[in-house]
Amino acid sequence: MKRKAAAGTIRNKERSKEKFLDAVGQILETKGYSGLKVNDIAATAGVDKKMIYNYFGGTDQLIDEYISSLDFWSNVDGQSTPEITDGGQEFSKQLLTQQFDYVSHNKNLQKILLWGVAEKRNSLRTIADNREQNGEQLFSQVADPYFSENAVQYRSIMAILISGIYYLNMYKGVNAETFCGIDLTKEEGTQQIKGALEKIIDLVYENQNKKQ
Amino acid sequence: MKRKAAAGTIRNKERSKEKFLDAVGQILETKGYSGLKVNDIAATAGVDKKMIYNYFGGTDQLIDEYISSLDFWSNVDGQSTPEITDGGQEFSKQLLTQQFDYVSHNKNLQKILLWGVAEKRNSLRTIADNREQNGEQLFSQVADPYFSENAVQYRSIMAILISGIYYLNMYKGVNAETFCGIDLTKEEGTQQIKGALEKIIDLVYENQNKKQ
DNA sequence: AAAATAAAACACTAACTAGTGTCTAAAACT
DNA sequence: AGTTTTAGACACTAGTTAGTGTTTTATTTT
Repeated sequence: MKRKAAAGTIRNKERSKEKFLDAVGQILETKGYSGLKVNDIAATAGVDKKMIYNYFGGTDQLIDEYISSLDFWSNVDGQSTPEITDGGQEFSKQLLTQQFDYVSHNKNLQKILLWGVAEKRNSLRTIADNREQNGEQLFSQVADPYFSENAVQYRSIMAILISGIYYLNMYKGVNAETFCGIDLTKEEGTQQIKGALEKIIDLVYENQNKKQ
Repeated sequence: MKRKAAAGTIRNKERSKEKFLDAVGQILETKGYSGLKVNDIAATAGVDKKMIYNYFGGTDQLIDEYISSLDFWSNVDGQSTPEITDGGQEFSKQLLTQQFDYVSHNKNLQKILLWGVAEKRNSLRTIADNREQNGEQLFSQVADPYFSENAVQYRSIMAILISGIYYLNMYKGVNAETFCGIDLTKEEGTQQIKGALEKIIDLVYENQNKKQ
């Protein structure tokens, strides 16, 4: 006979699992991925570490479950695209500036991005794959048709710009504040970066328009 | 009475110090900064770890001395700039593509760049400061005068492009091969990225030329 | 050649790490 | 109400880590 899981006010499996997942997020945000030790996670959650092994099988599985629960790229989907008549020019600019703000304000995402270039891990690969899949929608549906034989060039340019957004946000405030003389910790600096992103897109589309 | 340091074929302080510094570089390249443990460094060097404390004062000082010994940015100086008549257009393109190749082939630099966004450390800050100083020469001497009121925009664009170069090279081969559909592990992909960098510079200069 | 000095080997401690076995008591079932 | 099950507390082991004290011995000095 199957038995319900304990859900009392003192002993509650689901609540404890949540506590562990929350603890992972909290430690990740404050100490980064290298701070994710079993003992610390258990202490932060306020639940015995034994439960990590019982519920998840181990620290790695807990961490993977945490990572899988994140959904960073769903906000960047090609479906929420209204009428596009400019080949995606405005959409591209919005995507980049929104990505900048999003990464800039999401410390957790910054840590995950860092983790993603620091360590091999299946769940991190999945995150990268999801980003690629979401992006592919945008490229194949909007940009590729417009840029036709220059489609790969547009993709390359977007790769550089998005990578730049990632790096600049990981970079700021760790061992420096400025990059190429731009103070990334100041509102003025971030505005200039966002302006530059938009400028590059404008130039790229202008250049493409001329050819048509 | 002062005494010469031991310089025999078996006991040799300077040679051992070199061995330690070499070991740090070797471990950094293969395992990254998180692999820099005293015991491993000593084992790799083939010298007792006690000597790390005797010679350098500790692991941190050894690592700092290693980092300080690096000179990544000397290859990018504004002095080696010949006659510039195009406002630095060709120079900018060369700088970016050369930086791409340099970072791409220098695994050690990639690890240092990663380290620089992962941990606060004085010697890493010095590296960042040096890069900023070297870049400042280029900007103030070549680009700022040419771009005049758009000087900050040029700097912002360069910040994004260089950051993009850094990130893409840290990114490739860890948890993914492609970014925006560009395969960064293939020669074709890197050529496309370099081409895109040059294209952006061309567009930026073209745009500036029109205004003058 | 003998004495002095410093390079380096070896052994040890203490702190922290991941993971597990045992026991208790709260919650669910009969 | 009594029994069963399992959430959770506690204690323990084993491995890894940084750092140090002691001893040996190669090299330099006298």
